[in-house]
Amino acid sequence: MVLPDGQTRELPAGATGADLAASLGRRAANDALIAVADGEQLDLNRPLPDGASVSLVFGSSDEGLEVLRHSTAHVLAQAVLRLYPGATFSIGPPITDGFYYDFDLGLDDSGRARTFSDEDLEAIEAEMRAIVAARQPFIRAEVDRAAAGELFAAHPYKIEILDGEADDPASGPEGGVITTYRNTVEFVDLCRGPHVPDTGRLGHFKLMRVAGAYWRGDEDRQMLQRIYGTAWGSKGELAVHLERLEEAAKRDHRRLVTELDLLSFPAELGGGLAVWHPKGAVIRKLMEDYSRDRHSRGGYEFVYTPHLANAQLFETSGHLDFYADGMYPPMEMDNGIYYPKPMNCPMHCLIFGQRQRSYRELPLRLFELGTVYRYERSGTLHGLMRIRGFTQDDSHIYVPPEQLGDEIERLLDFVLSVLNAFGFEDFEFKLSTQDPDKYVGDDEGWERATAALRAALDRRGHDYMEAEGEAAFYGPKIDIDVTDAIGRSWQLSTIQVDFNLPERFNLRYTGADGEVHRPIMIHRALFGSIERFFGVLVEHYAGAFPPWLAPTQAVVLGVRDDHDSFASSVAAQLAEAGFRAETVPADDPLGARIRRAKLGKVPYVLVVGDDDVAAGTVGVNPRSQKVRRDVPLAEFIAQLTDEVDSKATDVGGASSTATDAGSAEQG
RNA sequence: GCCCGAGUAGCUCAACGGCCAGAGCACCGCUCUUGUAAAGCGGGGGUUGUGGGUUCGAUUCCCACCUCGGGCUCCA
Repeated sequence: MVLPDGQTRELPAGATGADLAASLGRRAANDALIAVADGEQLDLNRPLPDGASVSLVFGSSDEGLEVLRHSTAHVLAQAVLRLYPGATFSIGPPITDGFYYDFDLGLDDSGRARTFSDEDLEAIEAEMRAIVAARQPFIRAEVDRAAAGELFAAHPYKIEILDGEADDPASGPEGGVITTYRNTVEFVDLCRGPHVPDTGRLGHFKLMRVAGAYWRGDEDRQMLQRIYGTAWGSKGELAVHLERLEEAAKRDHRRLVTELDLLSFPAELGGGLAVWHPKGAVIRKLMEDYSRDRHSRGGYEFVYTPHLANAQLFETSGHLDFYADGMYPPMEMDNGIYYPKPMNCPMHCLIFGQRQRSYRELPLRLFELGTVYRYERSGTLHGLMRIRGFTQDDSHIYVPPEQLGDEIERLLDFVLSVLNAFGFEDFEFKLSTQDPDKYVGDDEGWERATAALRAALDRRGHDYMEAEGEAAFYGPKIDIDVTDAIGRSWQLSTIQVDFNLPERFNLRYTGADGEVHRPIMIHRALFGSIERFFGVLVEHYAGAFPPWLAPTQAVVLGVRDDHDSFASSVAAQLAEAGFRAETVPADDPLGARIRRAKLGKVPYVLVVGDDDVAAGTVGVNPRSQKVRRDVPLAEFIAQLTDEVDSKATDVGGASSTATDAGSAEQG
C-alpha cells in the first residue's frame, strides 16, 4: 500500500482497511470510518487492492462526515421500521450538517396517511440510541436483481429505485452492481455505501424535525414523511452546531425587525407583503440613496416604469408563456387585461426600442429601483427572504456582442465594491451554463457569451464553480453568494446574459458599419431584492447596524432632569451636523434609560451631567467599547463623521483611547 | 398548493374541561432626581385567530377556514 504521505506499507494479501488501520495504531483503528483506495471508497472490512494508494477517512473530514451521516440515516430507518410496523422507507442521504430519511407509514384506520408527530421523534431517537449501543455491524453484500427484488418485495420505493427510474445520490444501482447493507436479521437497506464498520461509531446525532416531502420531489407523487437529523464526529462538534443554530435563531430577522420596530407584516395586508416603519424606512432609504449614488457614478441612467402593464407586453416578453405561474392574476379594465409586473425587463426593453439607437450609446445601462409583484405559494413565504411584493435594484444593460466581456468584468468590480460597503468581504461565484434541453438562441452565441463570462471571472482573478445546465433558458449567468458574520452564505447578486428579449422586442442599433445589429442584454441585480438584502443585513449585523445605517445614531441622556435641556441642545447640535439623535427625558433612572438604548442597539449613548454642562462635553458610551468621560462634543462629532463617511462597521474606533469609567457590557 | 406544528394583551409566555383568563416587559399617570444595562406605586389594555359542533359548562375536546413557523417545490 502507498499511504498519503508517500510511505509504503506491506500487508498480507487480502488485507482490509481495518487491517491497515490496526497497523497504524490504536487511534486509527478506533476512529477510521472507511478507506479510500485509488480513489474508490471502501468499507473497512473490504480487501484493499494490491499496490493501491490508500488513505483512511475519519469523522473529522467532510468525506468522513458524509459517511457517518449516511450511516446514521440507516440507523434512523431501522428504528422507524422497528417501531412502526407496516412502514416502508425510500431514501436517506447525507445533507449539509446532517441527514434525512423519507418514510411512508401507510394508512390509518380511517384511510388517511399516517404521519409522525414531534413526540414520535423522541421515541425514534431513543430507539436509535439502543441500536448504536448494540454496535451492529454494517454488512455489505452484492446481489442480483432477482434477489434484490425478493429482499425488498415489501418496499415499493426500493423496487422503484432498483428499476432505475432516477439516480439518487445515496442509493440505487450503479454500474449494474446492486449492493445491500444488512445490520441485523431484521434490517437490510438497498445502498451503494460505504458505511462505518458498526453502529458503535455513531452517536453524536440529534433528530431535528419532521416534515412532508414528495417522493422524488414531485408534487404529483406520494407525500412521504421526512425526518431530518444532524450528526457529527464528536460530542463537541454536535454542541457547536447546536449553538450555531441558536445563534442563527437569535439573529432571525423576523424576530429582530419586530423587536427593533423596523417593519411588520400585518395580517390585514395579506401574506408576503410588508409595511416599513420609520426606523426600518431610514435604513432602507440610506441603502437606496447609496445605491443610487453608486449607479449614478457608475454610468447608469435612471428610469421609472409603472407597476402594471397590458397583457400584450407580457406576451411579447414571453412571461405569459414561461412565467405565468409566478405572476399575480390578471385584472380586466376597459376591455383590456392588465397584470402587475413580475419583472422590470420588458418595460426597459420598451424604453430601448422607443427610438433608433446608435452604437455610440452603448452600453446603455438603464437602472431602476423597480417594485415587482410575484405570486409565491403561501407555504413558501418566509419573512423578508421570500415575499410577494418587493423592489429590485434592477438594471438592464444593452451591449454589442463584442463588448460583452468588458462589461461583465466591469460589472463584477462594481458589484463587489458596493457589497463591500455593507460589510461583506467573502464572495463565492457560480457560473451557470446552458441547459441542453431548454434554451433559446444559437449555440455559437451561447459559447461566445459563456466564454466571455468565464474570461471576465478569470481576468478579475475570481475562483468560481461551474454549474452545468443551470442557466436560464435565455442565457448563461454568474451568481454571487456572500458569506455573513456567522459563516452562512446568501445568494444575492446575479448577472444574467439574455439573447432572448432583444429578439422578442426586436431591439436594434446601428453599428459603426452602418448596418443594423442586435444588442445583447444583461440583467443584473446587486442586492437582488431590497427587502431580502435588508433581511440579510439584519441577520449579518444581528440588528446592530453600523453608524452610517443605524436609524438612531446617538441617544443623549441627561443624568438628572435639570440636564435635559443641555441634552436637548447636544441632540440639536448633532442633528445640525447631519446625524440622527434622540433624547430621553430623565423621568426614569439613568441606568434604565441606558439599558433601553442598548437594547435598541443604538451605536452611541451620550450621557451628560453637571461636568458636561459646565465644560460642553459628553460622556460617550459606544455600543461595544468602554465608556469615555469628558469628551468635547466637537471631538465626538468629528469621530462620528469619520465613521459615517468611511462606512465603518465598528463603533467607537479601535484606536479610541478609552478611559475606564465603568465597563460597558454588550447587549 | 401539500405534510407537520403553533395561534391567549403591542411583545414574551402562564392557566387538570369548572369561580371574574393571569404574569413580566411595553404603554399611560403619580412619586423618586438619578454619572453609565431594569426605582416605587397605581392604571388602561382580551369576544383566548374566525365560524361551527360536543358538553350543564370550552382557552382546553372535535370539524372547517384563516394566519404564522418548519419542510417539499421554486427562486431574489
